[in-house]
Amino acid sequence: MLWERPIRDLSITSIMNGTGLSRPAFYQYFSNVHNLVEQLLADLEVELVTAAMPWFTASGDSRAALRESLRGIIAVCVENGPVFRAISESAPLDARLEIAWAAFMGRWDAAVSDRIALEQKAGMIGPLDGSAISVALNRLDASTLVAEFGRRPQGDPKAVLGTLYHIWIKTLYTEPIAGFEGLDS
Amino acid sequence: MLWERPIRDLSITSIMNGTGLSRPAFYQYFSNVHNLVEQLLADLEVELVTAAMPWFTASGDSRAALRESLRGIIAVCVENGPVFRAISESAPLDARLEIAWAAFMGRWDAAVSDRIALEQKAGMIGPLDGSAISVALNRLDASTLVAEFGRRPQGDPKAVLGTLYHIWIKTLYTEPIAGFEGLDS
DNA sequence: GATTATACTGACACTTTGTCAGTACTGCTG
DNA sequence: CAGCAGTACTGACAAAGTGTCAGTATAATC
Repeated sequence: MLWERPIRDLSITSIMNGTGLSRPAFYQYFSNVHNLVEQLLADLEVELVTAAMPWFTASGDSRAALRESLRGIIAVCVENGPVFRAISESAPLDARLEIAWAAFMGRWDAAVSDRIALEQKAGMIGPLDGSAISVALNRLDASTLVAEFGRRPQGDPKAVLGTLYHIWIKTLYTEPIAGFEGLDS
Repeated sequence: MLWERPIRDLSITSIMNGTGLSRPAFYQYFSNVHNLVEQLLADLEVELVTAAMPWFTASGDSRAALRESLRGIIAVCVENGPVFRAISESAPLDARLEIAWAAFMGRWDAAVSDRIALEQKAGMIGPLDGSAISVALNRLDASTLVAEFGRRPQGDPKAVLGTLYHIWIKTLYTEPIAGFEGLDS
């Protein structure tokens, strides 16, 4: 249904109209619409984490692995974009869902941050605030994926991959540039 | 009010309770809550555009100007974070507001894209898809600003500046890295 | 001081939500 | 097969919020 209509039009009434069951039957399975969305998030996270494995477990060429991970994540979103969009757009509307979303993103932040720390130790990534950069890059990914694949017409997966890869690679794997380090105020 | 409660708790009823006026009086000025938010967006855009001027009009050191623009935008969000957050979170809930938000972001995308094209012509920025990169960087900024300054406790403006500046600079102003150009599939 | 526009209100109809008592159907057990 | 759970489901209700409208104050203008 999410392919057809935005989440804002999905009342319990309209959802149950499509099922042949009565509206109260909905409450047999979910406590409200946000709770339903919360379950969708749990399912989607499994798929995304699986798709993202390459970079997190890479031992050789971690740039190629990063590209592979991004490609996988994008593929999942090409398939489930509207679900991802519905989740991210619903999150601010419900306290519980907001917490679940924050936890979901927090796990990505931690995983990316750990990976960066690991590669920094190995000398593959230079000195940078891996924790803060992780949060930013993950938010970049989330908002890009939602915007590009959350509705039809979807964006071009290859183009999105190119863009995200560019930003990730440059951010993580390039030398510090002159005049950057130590700037403040 | 947005400092205290998230947008989801802001019904017309609760808004008007704070004013001493009756609920229908609200409709004297706005057609609904989303319309109110739409007006907030218009006001905020003016402030943000002003704050962002340095980079868009820079003639000398455009990296320093970029830093200045980011600092300005962050300063505006430190002051108006919850408003910005309310707007971005409400956008998916209303067709009109969604369009207004898309137009708002679209103007940033166009401005950044133009600036990149300009600096590419001047040889300051290398070959990259300025249009796609602009969209991504702007979404990065928006989601970061909302997350960091949209509620209390707010993030540290300096840290956020450092992170965003790092990503923007590396993305736009570093040399192409080996193995990046021409990768596809 | 009369007139006209503006600001505002009480009350109504409508929509959606969550709940609950109660019905129908299922499978199990003696 | 009768009786008894346990599950799946429903109709009806109360509560909360929305948008509208006829109508009343209040202020501004001539």
